Amino acid sequence: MQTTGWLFDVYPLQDRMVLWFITAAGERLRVEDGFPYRVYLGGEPGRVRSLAREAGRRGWVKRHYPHRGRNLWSGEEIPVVALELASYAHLSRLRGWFGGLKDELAVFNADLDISAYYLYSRRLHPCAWYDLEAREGRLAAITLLEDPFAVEFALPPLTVMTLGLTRDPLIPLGSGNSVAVGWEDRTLELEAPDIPALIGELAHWLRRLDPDLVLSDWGDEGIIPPVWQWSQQHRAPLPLDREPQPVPRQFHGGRTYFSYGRIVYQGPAAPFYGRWHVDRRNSFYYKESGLMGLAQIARIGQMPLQQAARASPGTLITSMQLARATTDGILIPWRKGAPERFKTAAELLIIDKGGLTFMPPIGLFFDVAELDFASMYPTIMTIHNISPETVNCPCCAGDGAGAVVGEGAKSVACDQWPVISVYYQPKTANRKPQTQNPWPSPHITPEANYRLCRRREGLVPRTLRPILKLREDLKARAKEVGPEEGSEYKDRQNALKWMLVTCFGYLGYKNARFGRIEAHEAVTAYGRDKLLTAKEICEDAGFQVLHGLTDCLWIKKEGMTGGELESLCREISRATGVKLALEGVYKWLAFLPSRLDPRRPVATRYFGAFNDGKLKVRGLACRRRDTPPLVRLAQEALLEKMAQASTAQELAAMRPELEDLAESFRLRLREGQVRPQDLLITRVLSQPAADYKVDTATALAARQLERAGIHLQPGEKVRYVHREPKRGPKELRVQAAPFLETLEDYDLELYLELLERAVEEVMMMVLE
DNA sequence: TGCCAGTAAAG
DNA sequence: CTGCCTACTGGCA
Repeated sequence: MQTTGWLFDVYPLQDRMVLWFITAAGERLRVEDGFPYRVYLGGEPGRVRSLAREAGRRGWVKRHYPHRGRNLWSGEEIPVVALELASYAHLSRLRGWFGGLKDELAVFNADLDISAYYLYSRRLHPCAWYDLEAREGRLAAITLLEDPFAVEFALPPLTVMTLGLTRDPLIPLGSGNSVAVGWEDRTLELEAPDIPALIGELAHWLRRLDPDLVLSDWGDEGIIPPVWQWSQQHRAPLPLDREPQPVPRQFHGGRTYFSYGRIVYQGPAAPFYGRWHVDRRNSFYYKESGLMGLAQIARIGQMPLQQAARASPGTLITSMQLARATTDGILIPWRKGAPERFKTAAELLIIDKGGLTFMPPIGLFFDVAELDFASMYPTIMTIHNISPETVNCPCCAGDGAGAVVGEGAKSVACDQWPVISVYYQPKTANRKPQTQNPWPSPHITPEANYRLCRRREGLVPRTLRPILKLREDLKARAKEVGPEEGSEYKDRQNALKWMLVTCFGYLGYKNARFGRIEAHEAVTAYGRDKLLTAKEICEDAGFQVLHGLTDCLWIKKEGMTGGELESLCREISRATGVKLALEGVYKWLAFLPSRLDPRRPVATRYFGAFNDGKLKVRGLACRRRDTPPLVRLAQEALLEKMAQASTAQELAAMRPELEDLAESFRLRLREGQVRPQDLLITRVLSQPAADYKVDTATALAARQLERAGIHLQPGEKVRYVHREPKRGPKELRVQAAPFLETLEDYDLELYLELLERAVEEVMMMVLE
């Protein structure tokens, strides 16, 4: 049978892959494809062959044969033996066996996700159209019909069913919570106490609607696990999957991990087989960029959509690097064992120089332009060829570039590095001459003088290049079609942004598959260099540089014009190789002082209004998730009002009105005209409730929940209201959500204080 | 009052 | 897919 189909779902089953397509005619088509998982083994040839034979005798390996693959680090082709697994279940046994051997074995491609490995090997992309031929349910031929990096693509029509809880997700299903099922514009509440009836109803609607997509709130943790467990207990069939064969379904518990310096909790996953289950409360990418964003990253990340929905940006970018490597014939080293040791203080010093900061002057400024480098770090990696294997590569070692490289350079540099935060005094006279040659040679990195490969383009640049291109195209397209139709393109480019940001972060992680500290260091060094170059060009053009932060500059000049700014951007883009764009011109912009030392500015707290009336607010109370909604609303209301003013006079004239606004919020608090939800403070639990040494409100709230039988993992959120403080024991100082029905009072003083700080934060910039 | 545990932001 | 730095608050000795 020949047909055109859109690749919808992919998953492994015993020794083969199952693929679901939505055909052009709207049919849901299931086909199987035999795919042997291949592990590659390198080392002493005789020993490798005998190990392969032994694995065959044990029944784990179906066949083995000599093969050649490329070593990531040297770029050279090396002989290996390919082992084809008899069943996917043998993969962990094989790994366990290899792990126990004492040999100097090089094991490759042993820890890849099976679906992703299949997609890489077959060069298939989910959510794309194919010409395919199937015989007796087996895939016979398949041809990709579109460019996975295309700006335009669409989803076929999907049948959608929604699932949700009727009450707070912390209340378990069956202990006061119920399920809400929705389709088209209808919703139905299914009462939980009568369990067989609930399962029956749910099964009925799944069968009747046969949804392609089940879009849930809290489905992964709150709905599917108990519902599935009940269906097993009561032997009541529940067709979560389209897959006719029995599938393994276990709800492995959630994970807590660190990412970008903060603790994150990822709940357990409950994927379906042959249809999509996306829990929008358990999906970073859905929250960030919706279903089109998910489809976008599944396509280019070559990862089944349900996996992509639950993946972090790091997983996605790693998947793209693995896909690139597989396609290029690069062998992927097996990362066995536990994470490595923590970084030493010296290593931290090396990595964490980070972005350059020019400190802003405190106060209110008018007619300020903001210039931002677009995707600065990923662009640097791409144009300078920075990748783990290109830094001080062996292949260019003899080229006599004349630079100090490698181990030596690292130890020299430490004390010589400049202070990263420069207390910058804006100046218009006595400018330094422009840097002539910002780096000694295009192949030698600034500061540390590492040598970059000039023979091979690195894996990271090869991976990033098409993503950067697509993101630029999507941005341009969004601008072209306007805000209405542009939102879909914006969502998609936003999804890509997170992959790009994380790619840089991953270079600095020892434990990342493609990380290397020197590469990370090289990127930030180029970044500092480029920001400095930009500053100097601005000053040469007569601009005053007020503030700079990693990849942004805030500048001003009397009587500056749009054209002048555009040509300034062009010049800097040309000089640095990274596109610098005008973010906008502010009518007014405020840089805030430190709260601890009011004479000192802080780099990351500022707010202002652009010429078009749009606000940009960073670091203020309303941007923090631990600010109660009432306080956030108050600050936002003040800012919205202020955004209407253009001049110092207009702003000053607004003062009485702003005072009234603030007073109205104070009054609401004093008179108790607030809903408990508006007083909720949300915080992330950094450790198990019992481990807290200090009785912070967070710890008290978490313990209160524990007593009610609700156990939160580190990385999960706690929400609570501060109660009247003088009412006896500590346990009563806060009241945790969801138990707010019984809330009798709140700590008026504390909330007034929080409100006052938020008001003061913005009002201090409005002159009397 | 000072120290330090705990938490969050912008890039 | 696994420990940025800096600013700030508040409990506790």
